[in-house]
Amino acid sequence: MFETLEALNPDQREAVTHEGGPLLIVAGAGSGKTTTLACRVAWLVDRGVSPPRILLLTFTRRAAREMLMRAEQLTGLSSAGRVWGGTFHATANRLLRLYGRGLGLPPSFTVMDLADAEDVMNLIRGELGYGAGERRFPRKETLASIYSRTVNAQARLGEVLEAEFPWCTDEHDAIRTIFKAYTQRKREQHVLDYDDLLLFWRALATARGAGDTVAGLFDHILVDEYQDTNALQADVLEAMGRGGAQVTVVGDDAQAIYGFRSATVRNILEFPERFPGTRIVRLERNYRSTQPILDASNAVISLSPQRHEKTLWTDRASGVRPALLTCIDELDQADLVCKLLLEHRERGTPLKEQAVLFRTGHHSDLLEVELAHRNIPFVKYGGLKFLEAAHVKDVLAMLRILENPRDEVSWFRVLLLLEDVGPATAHGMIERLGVRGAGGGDSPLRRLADEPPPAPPQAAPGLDELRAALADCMDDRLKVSVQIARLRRFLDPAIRRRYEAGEARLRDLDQLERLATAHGSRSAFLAELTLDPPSSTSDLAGPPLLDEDYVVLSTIHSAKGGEWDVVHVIHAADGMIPSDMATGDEDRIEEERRLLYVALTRARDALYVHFPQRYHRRLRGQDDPHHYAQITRFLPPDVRASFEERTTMSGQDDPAPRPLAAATSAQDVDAFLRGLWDS
DNA sequence: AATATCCGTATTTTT
DNA sequence: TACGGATATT
Repeated sequence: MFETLEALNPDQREAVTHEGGPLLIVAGAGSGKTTTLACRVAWLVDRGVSPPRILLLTFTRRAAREMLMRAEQLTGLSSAGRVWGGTFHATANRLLRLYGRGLGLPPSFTVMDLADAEDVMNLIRGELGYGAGERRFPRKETLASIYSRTVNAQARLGEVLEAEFPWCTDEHDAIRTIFKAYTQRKREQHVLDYDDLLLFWRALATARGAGDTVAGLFDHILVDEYQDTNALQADVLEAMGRGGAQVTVVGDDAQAIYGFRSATVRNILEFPERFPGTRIVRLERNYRSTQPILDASNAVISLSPQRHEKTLWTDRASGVRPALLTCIDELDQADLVCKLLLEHRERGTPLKEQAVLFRTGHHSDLLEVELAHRNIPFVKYGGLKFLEAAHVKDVLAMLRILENPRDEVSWFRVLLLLEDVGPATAHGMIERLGVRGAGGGDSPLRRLADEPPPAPPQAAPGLDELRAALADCMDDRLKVSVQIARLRRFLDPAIRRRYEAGEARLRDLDQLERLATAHGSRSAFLAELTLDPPSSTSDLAGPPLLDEDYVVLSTIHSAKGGEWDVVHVIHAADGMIPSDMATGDEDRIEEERRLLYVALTRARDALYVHFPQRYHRRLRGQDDPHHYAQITRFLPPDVRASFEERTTMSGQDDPAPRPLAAATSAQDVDAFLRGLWDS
C-alpha cells in the first residue's frame, strides 16, 4: 500500500488519504481518476474499513467492476470484491429487494425499461381515448420523456411543458391524468420504472426507522462521474450521507454529457453547500494524452461560454499534432479510417488500442460495412437494439409474467402472439385472468392453468401451448436458460408466423438463451438485463471473438471513461456534432461541445478528426442526391490551428478537384438563402 | 374484431 | 428504413 501511495502525485495522494468530512475531487480528463478512486477504496480497506460497508456508485456496471478489480490488485486482498458496487439504479434495485417491504414493495417487483414504460403510457393513452380524437396528441415516447424529466428534475409538470415541450402545453390536463393513471397502475402491478428505483430509494433512505437502517449500512460512499447525476440522485446521496457515511464524489464539469437525462452540473457546483465542511481536491495533471492533443482539446472547450476552471497539462511532449482530415464523402471517410487503422496496426498498435467514436449509433453504419468487407474485426459499444427487438421483448414478457403475474403489459404482449387475438380479445382475457385484481385472489398463472379464458377457435392450439409452457416454467428450480428453451416451443412458431425474417429472429433467441446460461435465477436475469443490458455486440457474440484483436466502435456517450492509443472521431460536421436534434437551445449546444471534448480527450498518442464534405440525402431527392455539409461549429478557424489540416481527394470515381471549391460555394449559397428567411 | 396493406414520418445520447 | 397510424378487407 505504501508503494502504491508513493506512485501517486501529491494531489492524488491527498484525495486517496483524505480523512474526516466530505470530499469533492474535481478530476480533469485523463487525470488518473480511476486510479485515484480505486486506490481510495484500497486504502480504506487497508485501514480496516469492512468492504461490505463501502458503497461505490459508478455510471456503468463495467466501471464498477474495473475499479474493484484494480482495488483488489492494489490491496492484494480479494475482499475488495465484497464492496457494494454498481450504478445508482442497480444499487436501488438491490436495496429495495432487501428493505422495500416497509414501503409496501414486495421483493418480487419487476423493473421495466424505457420501452416498457412507453408501452404502458400507450396503453393508458388508448384506454382514456386520447389518441382517438381529432387533435394530435403527444406520442408515447413524448409522454414517457415528459414524465421522466418531470421526476428527475423534480420540476412541476407545467414548468417542464413550458420549457421543454411547448407544443404540448395545451394538453396539460390530459397529460396529468395519464401520469396519475400510469403511477397508479405501476403500484397495483408491483412494477417500477427507472425513475421509481431512485424515488423509492430516496423514500427508503428518508423514512423513519428504515431510513436509519439503510443509511447506516455504509461507512463510506464514493460516487464516480458526479457531473452526470441528477437532482434526485443528489437527494439520495444526501439522505444516505446523513446516516453517518463519509461521502466522496468525483467529477468534471467539462465532461457533463447527460443533460438529456436531467443530469445537472449543479450537483458538483453545489456539493460544498449541501455537504458542509467539504474538502476540494483538483486533479489537473493529465497522464493520458500528448500535449498537442491536449492543446486541441483545451482549445475546443475554451470556447464554451460556461466556466471550466481548469486547464489540463501533461509532460507527454510530442511533435505530432492531431489531424483534421477533410474527405469527399462518407465512403471516402470509411475508406480512410480503414487505411489508417491498418497502417497503425502495421506500426505496432493493435486494433484493440484503436477506437472510432461518433455521435449516434448509426453514424458507423457505412464504416461497419467497409470493415466487414476488409475483414477487419470490430466490436461496437452503445446503440445496441437487441433488447428492443420485438421478438426478444416477447421472450422477456413471458419471463416477466412468471416472475410477476400482475404485469399487465407483459400479458398483453404475450396474448397478442396468439392467432386471431387482437387488442380487444387480449383485454377480455386479461380481465378473465384477474391480472388487475389487486392483492388477494388466485394468481393469474394458476387461473390460466385451471380455467383457461375463452379465446377464438383459431387461437386454441396456441393457447394450449402457452399454458403448458408457462406451467412447466413455474418451477423455480429450472435454470433460466432451460426455461427459455421451454418457452420457445410456444414462441418459435408464433414468431415465425408473426414477423418477417423469422429465421434471423430465432437466431437472436439462440443468443438470448446463451446469455441466460451465464445467469442463475430468472429474477436476477431480468434485473440484469434491464439495469445492465449487454452493451456491445461482443457481449452477445460470446467468447470466440474475445481473443481476437478488434477495433472498438463506440458512441461518444458509451466511450466515457475509455481511452485508446489511436482515436478517430468521424462525422465532425455540423448537424452530426452538434446533432441537429440538439440545436434548439444554448444549453444543449454546449452539451454537444462537451461531447466533442470528451471524444478528443480519449486519445493517448494519435487523434484523427474526420470531416466528410458531402452527404447523400437520406430522403428522396430527385435531381439533388446529396448536399454539402459544413464543418462542425466547434472547430472554427482558430481552433483548427491546433490541428494539422489535410484534405484527401482519393475518390477514384470522382477525380475532379471540384469538392473543395464546390463546398465553399455551396456554403455561400446556403448563407445567402438563410439571409432570406432568417431575418 | 383481426389482419393486410399502404403511406408518411421522424430520425440522439442511456439507467 | 423501420415503425406507427390509418384505411380497406376478411
